[in-house]
Amino acid sequence: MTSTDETASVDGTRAARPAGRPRSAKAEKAIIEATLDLIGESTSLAELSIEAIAARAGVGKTTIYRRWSSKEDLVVDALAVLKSPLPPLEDGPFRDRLVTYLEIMRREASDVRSRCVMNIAMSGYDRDPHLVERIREVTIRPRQEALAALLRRGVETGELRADLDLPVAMATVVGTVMWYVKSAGFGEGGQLSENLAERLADHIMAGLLPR
Amino acid sequence: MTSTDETASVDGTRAARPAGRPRSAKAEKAIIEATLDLIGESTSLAELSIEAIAARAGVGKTTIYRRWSSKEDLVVDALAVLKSPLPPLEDGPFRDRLVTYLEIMRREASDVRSRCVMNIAMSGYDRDPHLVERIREVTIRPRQEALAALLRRGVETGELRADLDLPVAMATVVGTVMWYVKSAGFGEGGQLSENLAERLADHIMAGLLPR
DNA sequence: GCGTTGCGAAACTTTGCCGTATCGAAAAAC
DNA sequence: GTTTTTCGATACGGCAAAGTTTCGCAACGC
Repeated sequence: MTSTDETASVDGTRAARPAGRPRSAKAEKAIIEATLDLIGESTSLAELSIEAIAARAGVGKTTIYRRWSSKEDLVVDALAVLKSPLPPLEDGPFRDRLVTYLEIMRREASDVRSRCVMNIAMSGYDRDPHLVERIREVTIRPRQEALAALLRRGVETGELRADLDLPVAMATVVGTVMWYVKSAGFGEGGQLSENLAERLADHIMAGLLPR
Repeated sequence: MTSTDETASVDGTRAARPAGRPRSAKAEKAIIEATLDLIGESTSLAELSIEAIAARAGVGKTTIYRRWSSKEDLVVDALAVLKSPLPPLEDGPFRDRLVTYLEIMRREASDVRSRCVMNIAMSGYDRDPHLVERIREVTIRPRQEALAALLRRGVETGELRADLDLPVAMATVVGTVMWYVKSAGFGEGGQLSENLAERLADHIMAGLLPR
């Protein structure tokens, strides 16, 4: 393959096609990818530099500045690529749906890409308020609402206890899988076994007490 | 008080007392304190600067560099000061002891000082392996073992289910309180009510299912 | 008092990044 | 083939932050 590049023109209108060499869509993609990678590796946006992105993407800084005027614009566009594959709310037993949800969380928490979101959301509440707000809107909130709906549904069907404390229950679900994945990261904590989601689901549902 | 300073000589032997003005123990303490404060406020060691430490401590940079050759050395010494007030394992009903444990975790997670540990441990698994290892040894491990002992004890007395999955159960306990405190930090998530530890304990123990 | 060492402040030096500009080559339209 | 625009690479001045050294003064043993 000699030239996989395509015209970056998004809209169908071919009318205003400017003369000259078209912008490389491949370069653009490489920039986005590099940005996401580097965000995933760093802890805050402060230590994210355009130069590093350019180097990682194998691209000149010019190519970046020609498209985005500020670092924040670039990051916003990059995060937009991380389209959240919203967990589809299916019907079925509560346990199955919880397992599905946990498995999604586990996979995302293990993925460098999706960790970008957590890094930024965690790092600076006050530092990049605009960006954090955007992340919460796009990624955190849908997942929280999906989980809340899941739990409420379980209460309605009688599969869950009626006096469920929703905020605490949500923290139990999310916190458990997050912590498990995290602690597996720094050594101890247990292997990320195949059926992890099921083990977690069983224990979260059953609690600690004997039956 | 004109001179509260004391000779920084730790060992009793006064033999090799060097000539000249002795190093100020007060300055040293101020440096350590400032270091811990700043770590608690920042998210990673990268954004921790000697200048900021010196400014916060009201101390010249020289005074810091004279004692520690690298930033990591300083951080290691600072963390050594954070003696972990190991949760005393008492007797009594499991729920009471769990509430005590959770309350300690909640208070520590809310405290700037103790947050140092989490920040560093979370931020870079691979960045400062030496430091992370030290933190795990000094702080994380004792708490994990205390919790493990707590849970095992509950199983022995029959207060907890016999087939408890220890790693998962531990993740449930720690993850829930951590996530709750964290999410309370970025807006949503619920208030840190007074009886939070009890609410968490009840739900963790009972699980989601109806009785 | 004298020599020695520590002290804080400030100046100096280094480093890293930014944002722009320039260059030769490359890729499209005409 | 010519024109136009983009490409990656490199260089530049500027800037801010952090590390290093300098300096005058303070504290201690002798």
